[in-house]
Amino acid sequence: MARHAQVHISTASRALGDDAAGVSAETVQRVRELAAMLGYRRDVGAAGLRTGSSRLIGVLVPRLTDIVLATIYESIDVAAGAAGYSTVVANTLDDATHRRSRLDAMLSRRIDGVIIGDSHLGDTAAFELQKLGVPYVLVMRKLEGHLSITTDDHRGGRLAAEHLLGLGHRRVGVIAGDLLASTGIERTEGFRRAFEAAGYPIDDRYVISSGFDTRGGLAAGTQLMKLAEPPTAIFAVNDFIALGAMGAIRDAGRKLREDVALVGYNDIDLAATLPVPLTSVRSELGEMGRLSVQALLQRMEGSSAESVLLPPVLVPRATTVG
Amino acid sequence: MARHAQVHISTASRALGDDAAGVSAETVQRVRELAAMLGYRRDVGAAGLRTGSSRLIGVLVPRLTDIVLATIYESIDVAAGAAGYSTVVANTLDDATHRRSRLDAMLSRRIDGVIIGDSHLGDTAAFELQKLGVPYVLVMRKLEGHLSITTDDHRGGRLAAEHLLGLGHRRVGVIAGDLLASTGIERTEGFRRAFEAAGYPIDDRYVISSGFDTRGGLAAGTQLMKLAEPPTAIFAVNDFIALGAMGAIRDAGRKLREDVALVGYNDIDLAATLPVPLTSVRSELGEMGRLSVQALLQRMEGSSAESVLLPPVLVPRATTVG
DNA sequence: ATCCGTGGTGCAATCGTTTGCAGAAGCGTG
DNA sequence: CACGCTTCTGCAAACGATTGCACCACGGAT
Repeated sequence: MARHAQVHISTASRALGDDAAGVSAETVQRVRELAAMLGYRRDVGAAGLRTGSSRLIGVLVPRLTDIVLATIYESIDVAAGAAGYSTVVANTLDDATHRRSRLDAMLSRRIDGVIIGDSHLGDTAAFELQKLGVPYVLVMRKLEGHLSITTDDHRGGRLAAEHLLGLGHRRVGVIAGDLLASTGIERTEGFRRAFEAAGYPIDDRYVISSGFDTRGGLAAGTQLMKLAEPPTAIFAVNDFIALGAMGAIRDAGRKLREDVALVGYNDIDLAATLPVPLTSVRSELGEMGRLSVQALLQRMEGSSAESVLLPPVLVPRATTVG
Repeated sequence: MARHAQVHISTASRALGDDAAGVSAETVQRVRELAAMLGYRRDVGAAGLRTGSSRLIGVLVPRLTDIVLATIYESIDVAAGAAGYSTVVANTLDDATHRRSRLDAMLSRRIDGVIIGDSHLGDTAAFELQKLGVPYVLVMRKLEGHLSITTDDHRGGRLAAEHLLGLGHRRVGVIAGDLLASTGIERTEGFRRAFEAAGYPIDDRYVISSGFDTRGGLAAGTQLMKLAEPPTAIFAVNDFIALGAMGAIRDAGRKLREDVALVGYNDIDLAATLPVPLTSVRSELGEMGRLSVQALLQRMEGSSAESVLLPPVLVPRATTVG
């Protein structure tokens, strides 16, 4: 403890405070120099015990190996850091048991707020936090009645549909992702509605649910290619699924774009550098993370915040256009 | 505090302990039931204040958006969780300033141990922890004189070289990644040595350093393709770099494998499902994470641990063989 | 009947901070 | 010179847990 060094007692605490109110400038300097000298670090945990705030924000994600979530988490961490908070992240694998135990662990650390990135239909995390009075925000996936920062997925699906319709595609397939995640649901819904409105409703056999990773895309894509009349275009609700679908198209001996066009979602960095660059619906992942922190901070200080829908943009590339 | 509920005082602490020694079975049950009823959670922070252990392991990585690191972190988190520890992860962006501040923040939380995944030549984190007496382990990248769990990168580079030599390639390029990371250095070194030994030393103009991401691979690949006599094969020290190189090869109007063969490193999931599946040197990322936790735990309990070199394996795919 | 051992419980100190309150200077003013 | 005011500093009580030690009652042995 730096104090015992040779300075006075707990006046040091004040001297090290951000404002250092009620302490002479001279003392402040002396204390700070000594602290630096001795390599003193105030114990955030102990301080939190007294103040009641851990200055810790918990982040729940399905998996960090999903680049999309990793990107969002990165921006959350940066934004939280700028506001003086640290973050803890937990993989829940879209599984109720994991979610429970990870959330429990966070609450045991007296987390100040939670950002939920893995919201799932019928999942109770948001409700539980609401009941406990712990501030929280949903990001990426939404849930009726809870504050959320997401992209306008319905509209994103529609953009993809309009793009393909414009290129003349009439028999199309959708790889829809997890049936209980709002992202998959809304993107699919927006896409189907647009085709319906244009007079080309999509048969249910052409809409296949899947995991959100490459593996899931490969499996679902293979299924689509095995249909008696395979689609001339596929909409994958995220880029990794699209990557898997690419594999399926190749395995089926078809050529990308010429035989089967492909649209992904999120526009991750590597979409543009692939051997055949991927057409994708771009969402501002970093912005989403930043806004979610901002909303959470507002909630934490008692003021209210509004849900946000970020507008998506379609980026046409070689998997759909020459 | 659950204790005031109607039970006795701090005997509750003992009753809630893992062993519950020195408490009657009856009391234990009563306390536990009541705790569950009241939704009581022991405050890990407060407990840590007393016990001196935060049961927290810090993990330093360059970036989580690098799937390789995200995969390692996931397995670290699982292994740590199994041993009763939580983890905190921090992006350091391979930048000294970030490293300092993130490590500081961790030390302020009285971290029990650190896993360093972003070791960099001339970086001081490992030395500092050593001086402070905080247990630590390096993972993925090594540093002379410090405990580390890595793959045998030198050998991995040699495997890639032997594969290409066997296919008849004589004029090859290397995209070497960061010059200060042991991974890039050793993989490149192993590769060059093997070509040298075979009688085809690689000219320095054919070895280009880069960032570890797709963007870096694209830039370096473009540079290689602009050489008067472009290489007939490229070794990229990781898969993302290879992905970028694919883009560069395409942009140069060359065909993958036929004109330019390509070998990546790490064999991430999507390497196999790409439109043109990528030949890659496989490393056991999950195993690496697990072993690093094991080694760290050993260090934390005072016993010593040995550095590990995991053996890599080359997985041939369409970017090199028909 | 006394004594000892033992299992169960309570007391109180402690971990490193923060913070309301009181006390001690220093200084200007009436 | 005394008084009040303003600064600055120290005291001590929290925050929520853990844990060595003392204490109690009870049963069995002598």
